[in-house]
Amino acid sequence: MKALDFVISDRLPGTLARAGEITTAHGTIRTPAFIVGGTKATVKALTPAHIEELGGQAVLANTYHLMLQPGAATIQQAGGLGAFMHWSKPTFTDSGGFQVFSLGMAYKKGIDATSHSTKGDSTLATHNAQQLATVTDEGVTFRSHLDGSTHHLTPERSMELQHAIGADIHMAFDELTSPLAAPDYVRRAMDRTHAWAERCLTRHAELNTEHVKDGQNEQALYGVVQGARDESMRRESAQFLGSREFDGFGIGGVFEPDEISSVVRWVTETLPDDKPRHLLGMGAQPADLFLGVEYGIDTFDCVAPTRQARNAAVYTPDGRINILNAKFKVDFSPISSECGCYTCQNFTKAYLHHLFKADEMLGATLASIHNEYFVVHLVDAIRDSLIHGTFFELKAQWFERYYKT
RNA sequence: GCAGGGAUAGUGAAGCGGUCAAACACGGCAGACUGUAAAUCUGCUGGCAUAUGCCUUCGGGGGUUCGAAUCCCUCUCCCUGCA
Repeated sequence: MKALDFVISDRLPGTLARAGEITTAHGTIRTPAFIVGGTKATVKALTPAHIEELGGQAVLANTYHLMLQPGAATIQQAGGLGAFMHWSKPTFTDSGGFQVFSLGMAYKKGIDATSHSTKGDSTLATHNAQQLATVTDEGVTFRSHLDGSTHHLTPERSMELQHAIGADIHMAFDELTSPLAAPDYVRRAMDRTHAWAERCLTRHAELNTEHVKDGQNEQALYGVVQGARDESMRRESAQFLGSREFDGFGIGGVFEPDEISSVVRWVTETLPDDKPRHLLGMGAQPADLFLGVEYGIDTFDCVAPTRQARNAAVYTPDGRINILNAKFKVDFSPISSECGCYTCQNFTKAYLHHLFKADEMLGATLASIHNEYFVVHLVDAIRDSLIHGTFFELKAQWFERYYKT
């Protein structure tokens, strides 16, 4: 079969929103959809059975992390990512491009992926100010965060590794820039990303040819749009990549929710309409999701639901709460009485509070089940609202409640 | 009973004449986290005041000293030897 099939079934008039289906060798994803983050071939704290039960349609893993551990060859030997992690549905891999940034410039500048923490004193930056990645036109040299060993990643190498890992949908190897980067650097990184995109396409096609020869499925490749917050560069990037033979597109380098109605819109307006668009790394909050869909995003991925769950923050229709707060010690109601997840059906806030206080692993699992269910089902509800023409009512309801305080 | 040692904030534990409202750890309270170097990180944690500040603390009581958690006396309790 073709690497990927994308069909748009419904559109919301006056917007860029659409509902459809992406079909891969491992099944169909009804879009818009939230793709669950499974960086190291595991959705942290969850089993595949949990992911399935909470409604996850696909998982996104990371090439950089898997090349270091356990190594792409090991995953290939296991029969590919899905077989290795016992996930039979569709899979994505990110190219390692994000780590060019997160292990590179982000540390040098003392900022993290969320550009609002530019004080240089918070979160990642304090971890270790040492830069672990350096970029040239040829590729990127990383020092492993695990053991300090040196690794080299080029567009070609990323393609080879992603084919070995064997996800259904791959990302082109890109370089994203900080919103604070100087315009000339953004330009340079974008041009480099475009040159890399063409190299990715070439190597990807060769590898797919080999797959076909071996009687295996072809794999899909998304080009990744960059250009920071500059409209002309974003449109140029979308134009450039949109004219190439990609199966879909990732939109990278989006950090702030308010960039969705600007940056994302410039890109989706420019990209070919008939191919899927994935918003890389964004989509934890209702606003991200509603606006993303409204401006033409088909799939999202975000690590925040599981990361925040591990740190005791859980989502409710009335906003986010911290289950560790003293007020939940004897609150014997579920996180949300309206939630259908396994956690809310069976456990109370007081119990979760206790698990987190006691540092019990089950807390992370139950909170992760809830947060992933919350986001996955919200996107599913948004999809339904698109089909039934009730998108704006649903959006208004959610904004009214979730952001009321 | 005799001889030593010890009692410090919620807990453990530094400090042994002024720079001590008292290190540090844990605990407690809150916050952050968006292609996962994240089960992580940050702030606060005697009382009052937004801040330089003021007030009450280092087992109890009494002294010495300009000044005491730190020195002396005494009481209480604990621990270790010897009876």
